[in-house]
Amino acid sequence: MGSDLIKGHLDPLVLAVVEQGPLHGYAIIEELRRRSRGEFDLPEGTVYPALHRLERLGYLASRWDDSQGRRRRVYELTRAGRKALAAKRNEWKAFRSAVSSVLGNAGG
Amino acid sequence: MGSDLIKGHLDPLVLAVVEQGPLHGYAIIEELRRRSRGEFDLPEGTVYPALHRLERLGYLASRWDDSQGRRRRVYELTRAGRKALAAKRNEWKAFRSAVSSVLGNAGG
DNA sequence: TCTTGACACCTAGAAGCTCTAGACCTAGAG
DNA sequence: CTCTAGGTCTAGAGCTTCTAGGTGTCAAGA
Repeated sequence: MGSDLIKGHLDPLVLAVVEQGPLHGYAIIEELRRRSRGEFDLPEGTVYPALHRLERLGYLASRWDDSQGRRRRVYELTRAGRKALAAKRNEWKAFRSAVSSVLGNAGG
Repeated sequence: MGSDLIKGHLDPLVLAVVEQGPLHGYAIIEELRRRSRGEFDLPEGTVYPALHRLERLGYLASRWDDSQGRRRRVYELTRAGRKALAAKRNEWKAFRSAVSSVLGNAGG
């Protein structure tokens, strides 16, 4: 709720979640919800296309994992993805600082 | 640069700039650029439609001002706009906190 | 005088992302 | 057998921002 604010910010979030280690799409959604304490409760129709896009961009690499009996596509951060994540973290800092400046409330 | 991150966040920014007192569109763009130290350098084609939308929503009220020889439309925050701004500031705080949690870097 | 640049407003359509609303499949519990 | 949870996928809608123009005033300089 309250978050279609996420537009344009999804990529770094996904990349950051996958940073710790390989994860499949469904688990990425759960991890996003967990880490954000419920703020980001994203529909699959949002995340799966984003994962495909991120892979097309070369930031993620995927492979099928059938070891659990269930068909899962597991995503992993590439070197380029790691670089992109670092860049996006900086962009986020700049953005956050700029918004806070305009909104006032001293760093709020 | 680096900021189409702004998607979904423009409304509170505009509202906050007009909060101090009535301003016309062009001045709003300059003020946004100034307060964000250059981060938000928005094209007129972004801001004018946003102003119209915000007025349609009842958050801004406008009047023509011809006193300077130049034709200007001056915008002012309505009571509803003030309420909306307060709500959006809270949403921003929640969003910012959630992103920071997911991105890690302890509040970065 | 004519041109240039800043000021000031406007809009149609393109582009891009997220969401809705489905579809499909497996495994385990009741 | 049925239901729920896990797991993936996509077409198209919806919304916002940006592109790329158009219109017009005013002041300064060639």
